[in-house]
Amino acid sequence: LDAGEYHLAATLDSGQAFRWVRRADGAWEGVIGRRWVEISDIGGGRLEVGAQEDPGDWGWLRAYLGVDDDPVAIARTFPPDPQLREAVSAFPGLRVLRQDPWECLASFILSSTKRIVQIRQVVGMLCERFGEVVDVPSGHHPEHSFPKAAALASAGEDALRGCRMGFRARYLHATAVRVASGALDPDRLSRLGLPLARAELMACPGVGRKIADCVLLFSCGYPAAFPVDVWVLRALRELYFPTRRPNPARLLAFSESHFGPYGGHAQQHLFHYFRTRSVRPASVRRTGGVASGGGFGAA
DNA sequence: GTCCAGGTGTTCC
DNA sequence: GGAACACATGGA
Repeated sequence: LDAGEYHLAATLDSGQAFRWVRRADGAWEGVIGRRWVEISDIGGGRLEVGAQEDPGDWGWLRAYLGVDDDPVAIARTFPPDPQLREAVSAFPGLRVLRQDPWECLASFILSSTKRIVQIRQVVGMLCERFGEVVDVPSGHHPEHSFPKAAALASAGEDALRGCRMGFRARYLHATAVRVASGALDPDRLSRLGLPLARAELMACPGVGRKIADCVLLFSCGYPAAFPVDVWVLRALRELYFPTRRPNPARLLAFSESHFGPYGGHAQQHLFHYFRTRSVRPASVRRTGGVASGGGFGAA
């Protein structure tokens, strides 16, 4: 695929999707819908892709990867803040994926107060136990599709809890029932408009503003949706309010007005930049109550 | 042992 | 209205 500037690793490993695995040779393997897929960055703005099932014209994969977005044009819509510029230039070509809305919703219900590596484990177990077998090339370990809502609804809450998701089992099961019964149609959210789609999502148990915005951004095509999690909260405080201490509600209001029509893309850059920067020599925590840097990037 | 994780719902003032 | 707390689980 001709992809232009595309940072494959940052895109697939920035907490948007939870089923991609990097092979020793640098290629990424995953499952999209019922298809096993492999993707490699071969340089020159090109991605080498392979699938087990008949891929047709690859339009489904182009859409998933967002290769037809123009990251340079999108970045031009961002406010000209030096802090944001630095985050963007740290991972040029970081894209926002367009995932299946049900898979995205279910995955992020499992995400609350969990580390990304643990979310991957729980999602993997969920697919293994309740998904359908997917055809893979010979020699590869078996793969499964993401379970349908009906499968999780009929499995029951206790069976879901067996996938080590703890208190989130009740939320996931209740939401699966909503979707399986037709009370919520995740595929329809992209046509409702942002406020209505967000309200529909937040009517699900265990889905608040943050998880709703993740689903809206990563699967429903609303590039202005701006999920504020603990990392983005830190980023906003330290980059934009180093001396004051605005509460989360105030920061949410700021995020809605400051970052523009592609705010969600800016958010993903801030999230990935701060999360990867924090992997540094430890013992920086608990530096005191003053919010002037907190250790991040103090030159 | 203690703290924290791509939060949310409930309870209390 | 907003702050405080409970909720499972596992790794640092």
